[in-house]
Amino acid sequence: MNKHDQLNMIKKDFINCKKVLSAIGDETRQSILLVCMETDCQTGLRVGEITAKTHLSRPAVSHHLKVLRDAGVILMRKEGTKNFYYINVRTKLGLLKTLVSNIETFMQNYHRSNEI
Amino acid sequence: MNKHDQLNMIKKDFINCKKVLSAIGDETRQSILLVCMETDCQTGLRVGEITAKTHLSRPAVSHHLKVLRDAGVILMRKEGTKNFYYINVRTKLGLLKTLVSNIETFMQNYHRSNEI
DNA sequence: TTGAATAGTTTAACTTGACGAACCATTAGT
DNA sequence: ACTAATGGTTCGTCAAGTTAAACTATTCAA
Repeated sequence: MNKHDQLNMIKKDFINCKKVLSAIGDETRQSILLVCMETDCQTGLRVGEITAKTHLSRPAVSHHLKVLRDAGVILMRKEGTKNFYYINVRTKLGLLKTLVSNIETFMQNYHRSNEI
Repeated sequence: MNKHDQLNMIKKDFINCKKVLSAIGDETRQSILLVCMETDCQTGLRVGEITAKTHLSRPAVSHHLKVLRDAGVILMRKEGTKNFYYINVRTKLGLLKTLVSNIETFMQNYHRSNEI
């Protein structure tokens, strides 16, 4: 693959990652994710439970969950009126690794000079 | 390493990555990075050159370069009044891979159930 | 079918970040 | 010292994101 193609791939990676980057770049959403991980939430956590474990209001939690869901970082399961949120194991976070790897490869190929 | 330690590591990863995430999550800064990569900028690019290759004003470029620099994504070299910016090969981007890997490991250990 | 529980949506205030104009600081050359 | 070139900084403005209050929608149980 030539330089031009590599650059185009990185451009596409950036587009793919944009939502994930801004989703998990936010401190509030990071704490929501940590709450999900801390809890034995194989069954998922409800909005109310997350609200109780943070300093946030329910609408705020709802908003951030939507952002995380749009980014593919978490998934939701409905049960009656209850919505259970849980981390998506086959997560879009993997895209970040792809992006970084592609940048690293590009730099090794074309910008070795500043690898002092 | 136990669950608690793993979670603490991920918390630290989040803190380490915060700047990088918001730095490269921004579309404008992504395009600045791409300009740096497109150009054979082993010697680095000057602010004026980046301004010319984008739709941005010089102060805007200067601002974004500062953000990228604070995040450790790019480096600067001064030569007289000229400042040359170039991508940091030993970049902090690697931190992102660490973060994602640690999350993936954690999920595999403690949340296998939703790995359908 | 009514009431309670759960959670999403809308609205408006607030906060944060991005932008460009104007200004200031530093260096090189004369 | 003076001038030109380069680029960082400050400031006011505008746009985008975040928040909580109030409201709406859905489901379950009696």
